[in-house]
Amino acid sequence: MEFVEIKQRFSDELDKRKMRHTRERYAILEEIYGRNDHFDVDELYVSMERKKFPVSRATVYNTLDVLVECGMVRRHRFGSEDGARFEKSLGFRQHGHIICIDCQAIKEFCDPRVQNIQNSVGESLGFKVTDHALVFYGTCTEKECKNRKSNQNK
Amino acid sequence: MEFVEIKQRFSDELDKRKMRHTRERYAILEEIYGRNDHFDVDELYVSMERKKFPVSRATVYNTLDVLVECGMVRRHRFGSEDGARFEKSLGFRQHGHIICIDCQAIKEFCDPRVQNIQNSVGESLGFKVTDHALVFYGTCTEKECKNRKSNQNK
DNA sequence: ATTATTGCAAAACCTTTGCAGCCTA
DNA sequence: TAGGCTGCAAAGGTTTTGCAATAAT
Repeated sequence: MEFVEIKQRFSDELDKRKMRHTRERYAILEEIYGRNDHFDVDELYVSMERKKFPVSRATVYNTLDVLVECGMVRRHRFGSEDGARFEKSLGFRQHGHIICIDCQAIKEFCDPRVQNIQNSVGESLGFKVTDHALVFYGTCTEKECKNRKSNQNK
Repeated sequence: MEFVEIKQRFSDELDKRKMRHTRERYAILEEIYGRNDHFDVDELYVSMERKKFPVSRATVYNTLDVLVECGMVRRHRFGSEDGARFEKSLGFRQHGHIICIDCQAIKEFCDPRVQNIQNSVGESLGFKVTDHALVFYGTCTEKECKNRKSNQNK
């Protein structure tokens, strides 16, 4: 998906909400869609500084809210952390996450069976399900996992 | 599962860790296993006061950490909230949660297919998966859902 | 007696809020 | 020009930490 399309979509969403098209909002959108990770607020804030487009934390928070509201960014609250993490979402299929509890690596996966579970659980409990979050926690078996502390404890 | 067994298990876990058997720890354990909800730190703190066994917040946090570490309490970070929620876990099957985004009701479900997904995702990505969290978000269709605000906004 | 644990208060952290000034429309 | 948005700093909420007093071993 071209960034031009992403930008257009954001523009439309802003119009729809009668919100203003500020340089800050587009700059943050661009930074987010240039990333491929699951970042937190501070990482985004620092990136904006480095990219010579410093914005205040308040604006980072505000813009993330807008983008989440527009369905262009997803917000996550992974198990062991205090704050939230975010990722771009437009043009990407809903996916699950698998996290290494040693090195904190986050990988993604798609599995159609999740949708089946969502349908049957929703139906049997009388819910209209609109979203879901599936996260697996474990240890990656890769050599790159340097922080493997749990093998030494006991 | 009898509470005597729960208590015994906690006792064993404390011994294993060479930690002390304090009245506060057992009182908190008892309060938690007397509940059937998904409570947050403050709710637990207030309950302890009401039950005439006031403990400090620091102790609530500390004991919850111990219980989570012992596998007797599970910690959740549900989507829209800031803090964490907890529930007793000993003697209960791992289960998913479904949350009404209007009234915040939380229900539980078990679905064996989750385990299948866990196995295949773990294998294909090279992870040894030890835990998972599956949460559905939506709206409950029950009459009891009084906080249904989303129907009125726009 | 020894020392882990408690309670309290302060501090740390993430996020929200109030408001003056700026910039989009 | 009007008022939504930004930046700053202060405030709010949750969780952690330091330390003296307490209680478990």
